[in-house]
Amino acid sequence: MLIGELAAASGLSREALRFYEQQGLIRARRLDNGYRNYPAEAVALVQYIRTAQQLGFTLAEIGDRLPGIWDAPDPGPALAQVLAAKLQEIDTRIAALQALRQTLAERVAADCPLQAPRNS
Amino acid sequence: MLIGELAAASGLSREALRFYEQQGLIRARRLDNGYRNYPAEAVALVQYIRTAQQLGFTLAEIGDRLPGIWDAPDPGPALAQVLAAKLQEIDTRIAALQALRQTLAERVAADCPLQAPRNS
DNA sequence: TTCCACCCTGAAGTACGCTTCAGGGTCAAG
DNA sequence: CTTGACCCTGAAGCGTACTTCAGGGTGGAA
Repeated sequence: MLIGELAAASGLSREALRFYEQQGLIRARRLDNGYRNYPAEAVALVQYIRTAQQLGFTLAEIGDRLPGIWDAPDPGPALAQVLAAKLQEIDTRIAALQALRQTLAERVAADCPLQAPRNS
Repeated sequence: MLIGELAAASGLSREALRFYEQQGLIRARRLDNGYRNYPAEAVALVQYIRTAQQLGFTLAEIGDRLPGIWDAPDPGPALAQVLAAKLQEIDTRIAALQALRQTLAERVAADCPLQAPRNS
């Protein structure tokens, strides 16, 4: 799979993919002519990266978790572990959002929304 | 209230506050010597800005909603409206996170987490 | 053999949200 | 009347996540 194909399959630009490689998030074998050659799984990996990003993780945070996946003989279990950890972080984020939601709801209900509630 | 006092009260830097003003998020009267003079409500407004930011809104998005608040004779109701709208967006965000959470959960449970599930 | 779409690299540019810097007033205390 | 904490402005710098640019190779079709 060439970079253009991966770009088409994943919805990212070729440039973004090369950038991800530069940042250590993805890797590629090279053909004899120097072209990057991706395995089919790269599509799903890139999508995972996008998902993590949407959740508010920086590329650096995402990249920290990936080497183990690449280097494992069978990436399945390692990835499952990473994703499971990510799940917990998502739950934390959801909880934080819900807390903020409630704070906001209380202010909307208050007489003067900008004034922090004095008691309660 | 001078900028340093607002900074101390809100936990932001003076520079950040001047930057917010430059971006149209906050305003200040000026004293005769040119110093910015903030009303007490500025503290809560800045905190609202921070909250909105934590929720993932850009300063531009936050700023779009603010002119109405500043210009209203009584900012209370206008602000309540803005906050109520923000509440809806938060709910959308929470829903999106929960959807992603579920996708991730399914992949963790799958045999090969990187492979998108073939059916279902 | 000449297109032309595709690939490569390194460097510079962009938007966002600030921080840092340079150069300079203000003002209460000593 | 100087010191020092505070204020001002405009411009440049920084990290993140890319995009754009400049200059150049690759390889199949006409």
